[in-house]
Amino acid sequence: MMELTRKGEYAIRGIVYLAGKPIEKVCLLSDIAAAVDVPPTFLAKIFQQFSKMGLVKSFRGTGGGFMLGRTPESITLLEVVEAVEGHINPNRCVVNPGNCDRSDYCNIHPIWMRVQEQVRSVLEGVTLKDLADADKTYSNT
Amino acid sequence: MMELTRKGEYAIRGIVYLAGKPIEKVCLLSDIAAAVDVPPTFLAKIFQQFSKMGLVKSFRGTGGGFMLGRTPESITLLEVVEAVEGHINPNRCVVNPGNCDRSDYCNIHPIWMRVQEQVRSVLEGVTLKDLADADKTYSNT
DNA sequence: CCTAAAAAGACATAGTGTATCTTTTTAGGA
DNA sequence: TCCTAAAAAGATACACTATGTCTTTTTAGG
Repeated sequence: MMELTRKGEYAIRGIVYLAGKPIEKVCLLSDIAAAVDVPPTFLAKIFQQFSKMGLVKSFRGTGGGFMLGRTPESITLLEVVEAVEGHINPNRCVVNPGNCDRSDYCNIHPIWMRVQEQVRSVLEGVTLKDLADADKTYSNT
Repeated sequence: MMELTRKGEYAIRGIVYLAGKPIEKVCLLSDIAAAVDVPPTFLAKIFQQFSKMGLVKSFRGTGGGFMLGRTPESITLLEVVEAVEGHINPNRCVVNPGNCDRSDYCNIHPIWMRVQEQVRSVLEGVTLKDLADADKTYSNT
């Protein structure tokens, strides 16, 4: 339960790579894909989603590529994950038979709400800068 | 992301139903399934898992059925969910390419650990008694 | 125009979630 | 002992989603 998909994994790898580059640096998709070991065609789809949401900026044609859409410290892990996986939502109604609409009846609903809040809160506390910095620490060696 | 499956949903419904019955009361699978609106054959599989883990006790043959394996206050939602969904585990390694083994490199690993802890902690704080009691509050009306 | 590169959409495959069916085992009652 | 009730176990079927590829189109620079 609760597993991040490959897509989410790849998404994080890809955008953290960008976050580790100098600001405004435009990177080729093929280079990113090779560096983070993700199928280029798959990463393309992911970055298209990012692009629509403004998390990255894309440039077509010769000299094109991708750069981060905002500063690394302003993008949270939560945004990245929800951009590709959709809103984090552990709850489909669970207890009384078939009536999540009548949330009066659904006594487990508030519990899933708490789970959701906790998860989102952890992910919201981490920025791309945090992750990119930690990366550098190790790649120096 | 992070969605409980039908199986998990059904599992909770089914065992909460048992928790709402008098202790030691043996219920027919077919009755439980009808009451909580779950396909009986599917619920059978779920209860077989519960039975192996001691969450419920089963009795075969005439007069057989299921009862709770322990007291409702001693069974947490976490146990129920993990019994059927497996251990809650949001992390497959994510950042540097393909090396979750070398966890030195994986700076996002601790974050998934925190997510996991938070989720488990919420679910561990809820018992079947809590859920069954809340059920009764509404079914009185 | 020619080439580089991303965008968009269709397609293919594998895996998992969801569910059913049949056969076997166990137990109680006539 | 036999018949019936009920769960256990295993095989099977189907749909959906995750994963990934391919082709065509659009955009932009030289």
